[in-house]
Amino acid sequence: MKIATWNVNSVKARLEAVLGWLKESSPDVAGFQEIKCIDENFPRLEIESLGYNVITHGQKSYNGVALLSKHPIEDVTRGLPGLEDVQSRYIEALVTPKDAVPIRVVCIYLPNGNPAPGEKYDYKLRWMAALQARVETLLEQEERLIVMGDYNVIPEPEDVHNPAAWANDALFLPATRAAYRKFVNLGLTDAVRACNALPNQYTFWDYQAGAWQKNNGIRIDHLMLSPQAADRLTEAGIDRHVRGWEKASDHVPAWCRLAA
DNA sequence: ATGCCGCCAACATGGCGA
Repeated sequence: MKIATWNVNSVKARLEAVLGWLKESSPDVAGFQEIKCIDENFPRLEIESLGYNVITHGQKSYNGVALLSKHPIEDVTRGLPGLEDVQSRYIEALVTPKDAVPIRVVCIYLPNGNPAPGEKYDYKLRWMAALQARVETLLEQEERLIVMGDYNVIPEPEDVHNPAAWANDALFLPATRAAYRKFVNLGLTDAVRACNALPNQYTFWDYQAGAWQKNNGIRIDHLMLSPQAADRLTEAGIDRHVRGWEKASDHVPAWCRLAA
């Protein structure tokens, strides 16, 4: 089973790239972030015609997440349990392939948090604490579980082209990295890192200042696996080439493959 | 210091968020 995550930065502005990537990559399950539309405006028919079931947790103008699955979707949760949140950043569901073990899929768009310090950074840390609590609860089920999305967290210096330039950024501050380490230490496996030990494997390049041309990127989109899912991990990667497409998102898809 | 891009309200461009 192939599972992917992609911050599309407006599904309406990105529709051609989204459909092209789905045809090319053909994931069984995909999580999108920053769809930037209400549920009614999501291009459901176009995506369903490619063989996907679709659930969304949308919002006007900003944020918004969606899950696509070629297999049946059940047990949907919209919004991060335990957090009063007016922003649409969390969707969770159980995906049950025919004749295979179900996997619980969580798709997140974790707050950016800039400028830090400040209210937005406080919100980021509150959101991370609530995610920690939610995933602790889910791990008690001992299911195959994947928590994927735009974490807006640079885990390690090797995940950023110029660490010094990001030292005071909400994505790389010590408190951000500490909260993320605490999360990983629940027993989660970073699928891309587990399959590829090379440094500087980025998922985001800013639109500004020729960041893509200079490979001035960061790795902030992650697929995190429970032990039961990590035991099935066979392959993972980043669809870097998508950043070079016409009207590209500033993020590219990351994915992993789990054996049945 | 700034560079880009997409959203909105509302007609031109500025504010917001990233």
